[in-house]
Amino acid sequence: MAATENKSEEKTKGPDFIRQIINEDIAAGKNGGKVHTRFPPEPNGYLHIGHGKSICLNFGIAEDYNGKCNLRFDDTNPTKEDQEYVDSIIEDVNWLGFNPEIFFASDYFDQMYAWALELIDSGKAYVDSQNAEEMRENRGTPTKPGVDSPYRNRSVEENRELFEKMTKGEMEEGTCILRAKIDMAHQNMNMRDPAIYRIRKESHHRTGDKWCIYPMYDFAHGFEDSIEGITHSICTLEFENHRPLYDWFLDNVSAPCHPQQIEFARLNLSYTVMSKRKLLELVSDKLVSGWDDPRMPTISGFRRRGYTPASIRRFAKEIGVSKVNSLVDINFLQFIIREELNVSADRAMAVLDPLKVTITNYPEGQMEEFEGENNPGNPDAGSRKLPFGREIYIEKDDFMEDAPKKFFRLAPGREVRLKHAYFVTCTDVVKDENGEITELLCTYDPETRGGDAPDGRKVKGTLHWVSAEKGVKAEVRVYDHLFILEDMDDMEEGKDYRDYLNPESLVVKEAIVEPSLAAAAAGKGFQFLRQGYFCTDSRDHSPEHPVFNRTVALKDSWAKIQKKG
RNA sequence: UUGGACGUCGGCAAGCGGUAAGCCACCGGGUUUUGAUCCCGGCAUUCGCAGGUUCGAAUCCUGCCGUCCAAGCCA
Repeated sequence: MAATENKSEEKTKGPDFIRQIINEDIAAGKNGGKVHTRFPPEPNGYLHIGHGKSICLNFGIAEDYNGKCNLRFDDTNPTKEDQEYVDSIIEDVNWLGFNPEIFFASDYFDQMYAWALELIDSGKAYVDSQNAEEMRENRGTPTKPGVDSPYRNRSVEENRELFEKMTKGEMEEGTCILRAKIDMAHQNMNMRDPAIYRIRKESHHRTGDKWCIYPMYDFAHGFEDSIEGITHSICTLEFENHRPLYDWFLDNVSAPCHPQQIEFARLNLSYTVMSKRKLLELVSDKLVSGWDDPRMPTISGFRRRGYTPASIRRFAKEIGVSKVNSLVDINFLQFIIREELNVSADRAMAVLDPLKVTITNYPEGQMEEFEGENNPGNPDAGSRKLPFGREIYIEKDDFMEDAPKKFFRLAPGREVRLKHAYFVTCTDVVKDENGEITELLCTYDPETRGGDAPDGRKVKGTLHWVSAEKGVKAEVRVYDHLFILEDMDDMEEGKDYRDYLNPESLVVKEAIVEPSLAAAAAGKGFQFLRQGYFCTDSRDHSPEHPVFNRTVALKDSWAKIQKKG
């Protein structure tokens, strides 16, 4: 369960407000000093990075306090849930580095049913025969009190009889519902006789057709926590208004214990959406390739994008926990993975937009090999062979015909270094009939073999390159943000979030990569980290499909430099 | 004329009555066979606003202002 292999996960902050509450509880001797949390997703979608935050929080607390954290599926609504989702959730939680004991709310249906009966018997629950519209009308509004249902004062006997009929499937969906009898005029709308059990004649992914009534979240959740002996039930801010209800149910039934609900702000990330509804739409409308599309903010999407479990964990830790609604810059997440990959990823060269270069004074037919270190910061990473010949490819953006002084790369008459190889000077530019540059002619200096000039002369730029003869063609996918809008709350009136999809979120390129990448290019894919964003996706993170760090900055950097002046 | 929660740098976020941590971003300078990395330096006289209490307030009090949540038989 430990998730501490990343050295950068050291503590930099004091205890967050949740840990402060827990510290006080422990000091006060609450729960016998025990700490027990839980992560309770509904299996109606894949986990996203927001869940990741919650997972790291809950499991992190359990670790810190030598307690436990359960993974519990809150499967109380069969209409939206599916086994595929429970499988993916377990996979993602495990991938993040946690191997918890697994529980299902549906395993508690018998107990919850018994508690519902308890409420009926004590006159605190009744079967309402109003339909949904009537209930809504009679609930009132935040500023107007509700009106008691005409069925509110049915006898215990009648309620038991009706509830039994509901249970046996003798009532139709929507015709009646079990409600808690609290206060229809309560300022908190959640306390206006909330629904407890509704009829759903649908097969449940785990209990099958055993039940045709299912408990509502507010009724079920505290009981699930109580049954598992949870001490601190951590959830998101939108449940704040539900806490009185959470407490009410536990107080009015013979529950084993009364956990404390604590709310924190959910995660919002710039340039993406986090709602399960929208993510599901993107998937079912085929706007992305699936829940694990590398552009998705899902755990599985980030996995394919090349993020590591440690990077997600560190991100969760760095952003902290508070009750402030916030929007975290996705750049922050990218910074974290860049920092990690910078030390761990092997370097490689690839040309995404090739421009042919012929070295005119290099003997035709001759090939030689250079040794390229895999990671400049880590000698143990070893090296690989780089074939070099008369014809090579460089990046189109690494050449400029009318280059300003500040442009340090190749231009007519200018000399640059080919990384690990030689100094070359551009002598001619070959163009086609449309004036498009098709090829560069250069000369090389044999004295600079390996990349250093014996006479001590310096060059401003170092270019990456790939041998034209030995280079390997590879399809490279360049990913960018899914949406062009930084903050989805800034959507214009009348627009849909889909109107802001980024048409360039995926660009496929026919690239040329160095031979050492041949296996990866021919196989399931490989990956580049290019100054902050990623190219290509890897289906998995096995050694056969390593993550590579791109060798040099491309046009973004130049554009950036220009912008700065 | 509802109830609840929240407002500290461009973005996260410490701080809990003793005189504004840290990280990202950004801006300078140095090193560099990735314009990357790395290294040095800068970056809130001020904590939504206005009063009050106090020797002393981001921290306590009062009043405003702003944002979010709440009218599912979703979670």
